[in-house]
Amino acid sequence: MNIEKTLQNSFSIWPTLTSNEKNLLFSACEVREFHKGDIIHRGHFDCTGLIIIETGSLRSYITSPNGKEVTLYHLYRHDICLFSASCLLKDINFEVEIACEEETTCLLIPTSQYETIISTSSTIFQYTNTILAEKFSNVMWLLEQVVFYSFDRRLAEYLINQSYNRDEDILPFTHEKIAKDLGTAREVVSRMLKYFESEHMVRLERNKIYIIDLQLLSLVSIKS
Amino acid sequence: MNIEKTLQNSFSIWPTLTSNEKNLLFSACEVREFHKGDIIHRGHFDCTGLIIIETGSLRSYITSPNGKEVTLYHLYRHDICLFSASCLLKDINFEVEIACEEETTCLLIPTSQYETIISTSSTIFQYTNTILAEKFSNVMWLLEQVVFYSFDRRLAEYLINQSYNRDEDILPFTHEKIAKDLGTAREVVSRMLKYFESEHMVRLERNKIYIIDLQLLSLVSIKS
DNA sequence: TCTTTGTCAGTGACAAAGTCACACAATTGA
DNA sequence: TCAATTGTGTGACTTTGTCACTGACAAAGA
Repeated sequence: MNIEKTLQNSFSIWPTLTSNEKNLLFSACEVREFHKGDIIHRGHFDCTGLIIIETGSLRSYITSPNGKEVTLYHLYRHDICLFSASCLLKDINFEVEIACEEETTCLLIPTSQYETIISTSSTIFQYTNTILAEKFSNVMWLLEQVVFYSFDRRLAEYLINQSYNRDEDILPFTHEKIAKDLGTAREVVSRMLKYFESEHMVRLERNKIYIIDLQLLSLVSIKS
Repeated sequence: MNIEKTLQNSFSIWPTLTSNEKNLLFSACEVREFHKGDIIHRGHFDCTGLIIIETGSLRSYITSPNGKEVTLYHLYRHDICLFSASCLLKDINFEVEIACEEETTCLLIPTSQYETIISTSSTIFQYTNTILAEKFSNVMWLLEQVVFYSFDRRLAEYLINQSYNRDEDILPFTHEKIAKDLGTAREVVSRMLKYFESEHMVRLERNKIYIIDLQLLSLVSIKS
């Protein structure tokens, strides 16, 4: 892996940084591997540091006392995971968890080092706030989805987006995974998928969803 | 109104500011009055500036295409309303509306002036990010409430909090107002309040809710 | 004072979504 | 090969949201 290249792709402000700032970031990086199912961060219990994804994906989510989950957002190649260093954000008083969804390679800037970096570089400190604002925007989008739109619409939109992101019309998902992403129960997902299948929008197999009629799905995803 | 005193109460960093920074803020302030029902801010349409509340209260909320509303948070005495200057926050890509709930007196720092202030004072810029992080926390709390907890619990908690904030066991609320705060339909609120009344937790009158049994309500508000 | 108008609350029927308790099929792996 | 695990399907039921309508009350004007 080319560390500098990864940093360059992840920090959109990279070109504006001084060589000193670039060096600070560069020399603080360690390469890390995570495995599917690893819990990387759990509320205030951990504070590993800033994670920059090279390959693979992470999932940021919240958990209820009863074990129900809702995905806040996914992190993919070149995304920066801020909440894995949430102890640095002292004005944030909520807890998110971060889990590894598939084999993931990333750069890690340990908390203590990132702390000194942001205290010396106001540019990087500002960029950190930019990332935070982006995550805020993600959560607002989720909130709107949850409180304003019906489930068929949300599920259709989810399938379309996932299919688009992966450039694939076969999604290797279990109903359980989708339920956790959308914050509902597995049965509810199964039921709606069955309905979509009866309308010939998708075809279902164990661990697989074939997107058959994207146009019909789109209609569902924008219905009022 | 003593402008400096209000600034002091609203900016927790006030003691750490230089006299120059204090002056910048002080001289940028204008006093403004808002009236019940005024819409102060509507997504990207307005960008009046930073609002610092002296008396009264504002409500920050989002609206669906069908007109459904959910309150994000309320702003009371000495709170700072950031989203009324949302155009300064370029990484925020969602829209909130802000309405005046009762006669409100406040200080206004117009957008253009606040922009120059944060570009000259990194302390005040940082403080702005602190406020943003607090609002993020508020929204996360709301999201958890909406996706994890049942409506009876949410309503009970709402009544308790409102009663506590106002130090009053009579809430002068319509069911419609509560519905908008909690993001549900008026009938749903009416039904649940009727149920609460049948259990002798509250007594209902037009425009009024009497909290009768706080202990029973508390039980509902913490039930799993 | 009475009447009009708008606001507020109550109700029943129904639809959508979440919960619970299962059954059963496919896959894994000892 | 045969448990054990994982993934899915289903029906009954509860909770929440929606719709259509009713009547009660209050403020303002005739």
